[in-house]
Amino acid sequence: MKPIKEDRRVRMTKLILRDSLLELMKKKSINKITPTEICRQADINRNTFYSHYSSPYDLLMQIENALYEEIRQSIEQSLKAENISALLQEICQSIVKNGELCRIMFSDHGDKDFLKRIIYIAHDKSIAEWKSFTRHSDTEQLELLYTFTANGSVAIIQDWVQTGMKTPPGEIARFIEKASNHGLEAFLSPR
Amino acid sequence: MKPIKEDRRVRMTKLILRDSLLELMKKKSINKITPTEICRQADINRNTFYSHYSSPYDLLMQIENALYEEIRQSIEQSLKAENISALLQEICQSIVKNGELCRIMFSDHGDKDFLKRIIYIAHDKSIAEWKSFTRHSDTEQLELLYTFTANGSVAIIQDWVQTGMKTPPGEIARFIEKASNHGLEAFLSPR
DNA sequence: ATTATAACGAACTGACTGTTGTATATTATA
DNA sequence: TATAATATACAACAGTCAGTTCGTTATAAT
Repeated sequence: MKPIKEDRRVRMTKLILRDSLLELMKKKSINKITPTEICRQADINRNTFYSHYSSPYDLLMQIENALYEEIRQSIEQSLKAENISALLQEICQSIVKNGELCRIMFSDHGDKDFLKRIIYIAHDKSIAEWKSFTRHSDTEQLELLYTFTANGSVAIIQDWVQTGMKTPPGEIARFIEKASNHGLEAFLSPR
Repeated sequence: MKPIKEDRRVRMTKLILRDSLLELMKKKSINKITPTEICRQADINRNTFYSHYSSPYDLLMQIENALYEEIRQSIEQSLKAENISALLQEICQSIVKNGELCRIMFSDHGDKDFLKRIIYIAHDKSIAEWKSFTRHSDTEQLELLYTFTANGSVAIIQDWVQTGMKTPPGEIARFIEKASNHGLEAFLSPR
């Protein structure tokens, strides 16, 4: 994909630009951040920015893709294990590992669809697993149910990250599973 | 609140600006739409725009607030009925009534938090109803569960609107209820 | 030490912003 | 219908930013 190794200066420049964008994203959303602003923050010539990225959004995408790839790889074994529960937990653990970055990415100024992209890694496996449970496999309805649970899960994780990831990842994963599988019912009066 | 009646010219100007913004929102998001662009579309002087709105976002907020108010009022009676199920259905029906507008507002270029705002009308009532079902009322957990179901519901409705609102509102409301109360379990093999 | 190239600095065009001042048109109403 | 109020149009302003170009300087790779 990439050339064997980038020039040391290039690596440094990209690193600074990356950090500068993330710093700015603590205060405002990507669509309010200008190239000029990033370069001011980074103390780097605007020209140099354009020689590496076409826009702030382009820079953000490269940051997101790198994080996505990292998370995807760290859950690869769980994907093979065919175990949704383990997969969910692995995702949460990966998020903890990249805590600082995730806190920015999942904040109000972050990309709201990025986390959804991660959760959707589990899509095919979930649908398949669900289908194995039932005979009347109404695919359309299961897809709709996946939309429901995926978006619910995203919201839970987002809330969890934004409030400092206090509860352990395993607990969050278990909560999501309960809510997905049994809904309100799972949280009613003691049996 | 408002003066008794606005000048006829003002009413017309605002209407045109509103329609022009919505027209543009079919193609791009609010943060990419400039005042200049709206005025070009509306064939109205930029000056005039600024005498009514401070920004495209300001205009959008006024559109949203009006829609929000309309929906809120039409479900007011359901709120009194203390019936979450009826409330959900009423929300879906209101959306159908404002179909064209909602299709824009809930699209990819729309405001992703607006629908969430509507769903959250049901927040207090839901939590209260849930609490009445259980003795061990762990409020924090119920709040988390509400986050889960609310965001799942928003996604379902969004999907429903974007795909042309083919299924009747009652059916959508019922699906959401099933998913919220029983999760996957509700859709498994026939009993 | 030499060569390649990354980063810088300055300058340019074009677009849009938010504001001001003035002229023109339309409305409300007496 | 004449008059006063005011909404809109038109024109011009300084300021910011976007991308791009070109020549210079600095730094890395070999």
